[in-house]
Amino acid sequence: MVTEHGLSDRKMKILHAVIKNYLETGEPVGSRTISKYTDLNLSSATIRNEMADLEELGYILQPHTSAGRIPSDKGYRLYVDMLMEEKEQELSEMQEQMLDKADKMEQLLKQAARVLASNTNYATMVSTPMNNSKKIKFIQLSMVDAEQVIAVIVLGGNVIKNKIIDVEEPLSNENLLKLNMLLNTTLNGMSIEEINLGLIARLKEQAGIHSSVISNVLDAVADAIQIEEDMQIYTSGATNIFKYPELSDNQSAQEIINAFEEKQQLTELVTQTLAKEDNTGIQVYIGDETPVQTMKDCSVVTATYELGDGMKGTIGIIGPKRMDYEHVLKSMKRLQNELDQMFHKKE
Amino acid sequence: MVTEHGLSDRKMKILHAVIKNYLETGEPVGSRTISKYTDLNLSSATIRNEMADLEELGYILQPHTSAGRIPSDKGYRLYVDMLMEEKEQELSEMQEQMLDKADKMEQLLKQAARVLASNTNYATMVSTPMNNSKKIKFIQLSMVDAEQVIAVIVLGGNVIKNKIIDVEEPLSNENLLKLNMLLNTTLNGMSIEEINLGLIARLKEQAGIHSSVISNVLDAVADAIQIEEDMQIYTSGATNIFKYPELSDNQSAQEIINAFEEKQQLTELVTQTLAKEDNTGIQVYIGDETPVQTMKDCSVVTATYELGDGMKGTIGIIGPKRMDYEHVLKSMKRLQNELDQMFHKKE
DNA sequence: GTTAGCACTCTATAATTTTGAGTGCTAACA
DNA sequence: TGTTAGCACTCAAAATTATAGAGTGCTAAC
Repeated sequence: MVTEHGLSDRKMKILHAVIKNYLETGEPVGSRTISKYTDLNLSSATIRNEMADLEELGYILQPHTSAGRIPSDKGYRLYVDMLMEEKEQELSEMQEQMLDKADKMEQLLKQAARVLASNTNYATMVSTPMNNSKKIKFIQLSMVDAEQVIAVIVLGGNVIKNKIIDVEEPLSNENLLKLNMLLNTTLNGMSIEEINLGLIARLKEQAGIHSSVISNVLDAVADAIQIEEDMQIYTSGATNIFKYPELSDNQSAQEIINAFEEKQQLTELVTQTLAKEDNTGIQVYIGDETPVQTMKDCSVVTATYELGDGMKGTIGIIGPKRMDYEHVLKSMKRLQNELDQMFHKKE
Repeated sequence: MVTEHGLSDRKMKILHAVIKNYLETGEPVGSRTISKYTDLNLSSATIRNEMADLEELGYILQPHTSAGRIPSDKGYRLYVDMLMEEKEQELSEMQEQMLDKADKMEQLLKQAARVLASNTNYATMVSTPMNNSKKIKFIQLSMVDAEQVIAVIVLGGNVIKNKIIDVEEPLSNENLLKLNMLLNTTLNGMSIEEINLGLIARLKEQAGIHSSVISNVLDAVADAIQIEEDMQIYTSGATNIFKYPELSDNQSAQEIINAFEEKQQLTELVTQTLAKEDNTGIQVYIGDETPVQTMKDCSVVTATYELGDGMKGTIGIIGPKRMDYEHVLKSMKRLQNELDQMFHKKE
């Protein structure tokens, strides 16, 4: 009996046994262990033969002669693919604990990262939702005092941007009104890409008389809109890394923790993840497959969640390659679902 | 010759030598080293006698018999007090590098933390400025669309808060105008403490007719003002902790890193620091003196910087007890100065 | 008061041995 | 032909022992 992977049923079972056992213990697993652990009723000698084959095929490997076997990246990949294929789990309700203090999205996402971390014992990250094609919903300028104007810009998904603008001379109420009209009629419903320099120039022109002040204001508005680097990333449980000796030994642990602190690389991870679209929105990167080289000794599991308006955010779990994939994937799906629902409810 | 500390001049010099040497090497320092290192021209035997005295007085201690001496917390304290007394250094200009991308305060503070970390090789944190007595400068409600109102509240120091409020029925322009008038005339110039439930009740009363909608709005406004937990803390270089074996050995390193990630404890640190007012605004906590127990094996140096309006923020450096205090204090003073100036310029 | 000299202590490092899990191979067996 | 018991061999990790050396405290002499 041979599966689509070209592995006999028995080899498959043995591979599974090796992986499962290694996930639990983190130690290389030997033939005798398998012989007892499984219900195959095979002697250790037979297992040894099979394992030799599996090694030759590249699914497992020996850290050194006369040690047991550990799964290779290829072995993990086979295992994960298998898990992913399994029919959608029934999605139980996520811990209520998340809803406790979650009145603001920020709080909610922080909480999500924290819950996930304590739930899985791995390092986690959650990014705030982003959208390349945000639309402007509302713009308003108001005088705060004689020398300052505040610009309030509401984008689709109720993302709010503010900008304080210094002006030399106060704008009259009338001018302010005109300007607001102009901005709203021109820009409302536009996506950020659509607002180019040409359009801005035209706006300035139309703004007319006070264009010196006004162009200043417009620049500021354009500036406020442009600032697209406001994707926040919340992390939790980075120190969980230390729970896995194979990661905490060398200084790669430090690099990972550092990546979590500086967040630059996580941003990269999010971007890449959002780019690769697939049906479930869940992706597993094993070892070298990762988009972030710092994590080449880890496995990274990411999931995409959606708000309305095409806003998308990312959840990520970073852990050792011997991650409890089954549990992680289940948790991911749950959280993904929860977030989806929560945000859609709010729409 | 005896100083105010009750230590002979010679003992003082030896203590200094021990500390300096230990700061550099991190190894216990022996009598022979001191004998050569200093210009005292004393034999190691004499040094030994003096060191025995210093140990009895509690300024230095032996990790184990037949090891050299290391400074005790008390020893560090003496040393640091001495440094603090020194006349203000001439404050050279801080690296321009900080100003590069610093168009927003957030960016600037992040950058500050980063610069400080790379400059000192310790872990650093910078908190956004806070003020318990923020005053309301400007309030405005506007309709975003038929069902949503946005409240914009500008506080002293140009801190801006936004809140989106769902309403069942649109507010008429007239009502909106009335409401804005009411809010501004009543609340402008008030500090947050002054706005109590009584005042809010009175406001609602005055709001009159549409009080069902309006009270909803007012609640939201009150809510937005209340949210005072928006102090952000930016950290950098947490992994520098690993550079000091005495910290990275035990799991206390993990706790520290974790504190840096979760930030809860740092908030505590900031609060405590701001509470203790002193002339220079710089404080050094050695070992157990720290307000945050997690860092009891470290030294923590904090400085307060000021915006106008009584807004204050905190800079912190966390490192091993054998921190290069001289350099750190100098850097702190510089950065403190830079931030002070930068913000005051903006006022 | 200072110093040379010396015995003693104790850690850290290196060198060595022991242990045991695990393998590969061979020969026997069903 | 596939499975298994048996055995010699390997190698990392743990335990043990030996060695080196930095540093001290004390004493006696200067």
